[in-house]
Amino acid sequence: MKDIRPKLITLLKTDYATPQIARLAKRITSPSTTIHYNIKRLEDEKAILTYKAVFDYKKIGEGFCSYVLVSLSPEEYADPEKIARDLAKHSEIESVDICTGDWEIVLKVRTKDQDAYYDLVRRVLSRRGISKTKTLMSMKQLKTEFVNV
Amino acid sequence: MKDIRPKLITLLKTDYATPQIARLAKRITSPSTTIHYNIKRLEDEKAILTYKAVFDYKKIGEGFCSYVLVSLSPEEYADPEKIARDLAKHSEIESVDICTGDWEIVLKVRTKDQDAYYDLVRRVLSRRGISKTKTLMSMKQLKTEFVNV
DNA sequence: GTTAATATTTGAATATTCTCCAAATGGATA
DNA sequence: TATCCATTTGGAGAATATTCAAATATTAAC
Repeated sequence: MKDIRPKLITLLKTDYATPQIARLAKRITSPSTTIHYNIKRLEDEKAILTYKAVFDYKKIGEGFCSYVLVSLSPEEYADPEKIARDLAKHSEIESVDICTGDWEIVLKVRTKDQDAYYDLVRRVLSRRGISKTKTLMSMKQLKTEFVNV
Repeated sequence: MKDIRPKLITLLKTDYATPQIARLAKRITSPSTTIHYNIKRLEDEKAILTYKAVFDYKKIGEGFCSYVLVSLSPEEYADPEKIARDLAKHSEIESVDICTGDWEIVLKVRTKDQDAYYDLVRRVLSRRGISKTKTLMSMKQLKTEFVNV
């Protein structure tokens, strides 16, 4: 008997959920077909990208969260997107933004613990093109993905 | 006829979605009752907090995204959580973390445009207890909430 | 303003999916 | 091996999503 929950968590992190049309219909007091029509519209015009679960990350072994400010070396200024796309591939990285100011890229990262974070920094963030990083370690999370926790 | 889509967006931002058990069952090739049992377990132990939609925020009038590093005045160091909880109440604020280092609180904020952001800073971030803020404006978002965009 | 074209709302019927239950299986312990 | 508890599974019923066609509302054209 093998535990399928890690697999479920992986899938639900970005997908495999769907809107509750009947519940929305009750909440807004419109016929569910109207809700259905309007949601399909949002999906068709790609205003809604996906439906997913939000986790208590401590309980799924991703309790260590930090923001990483990344500074690029001058030769990368022209195309920060290349490095940013590379970073976005990693499942531990929740968000990737290309920003203005002293730091060209801002990451939000979730790992099991500080060791796993250190490992990620070595594997992923110590590379040509990245000249400097600054880590802001989250000690307590009050809200994430618009959800109060 | 009044547009219900803003209301749908608000509700789907934090809730009103549900897992697709049948689709997960196909993907993992287990009976859907097994999937159901395991997901209920994750929900019961509150590893899963909610199911929600992820949006193309530009398309729902929240195209301006920035990270705000907040520095507290010394008298607030003892209890940053009070201010943080206050900040978390605002619907424009996607995440709130209490962090180590030079900046005690890190926010991720989404507004319609720079004007709306400026307005939020004035209304919410110009207050006793907050001594300084630094804004990192996102020019391009590559990944958010684990979803590549 | 009136008409025509298009978009949205809605109810009814069907298709699909979820959920409950009870039985079977698996794993752990003594 | 026997016992206990957790997990898996199939079947049945309940709930929900989806399709379709008709009605209504909105917009555009004249």
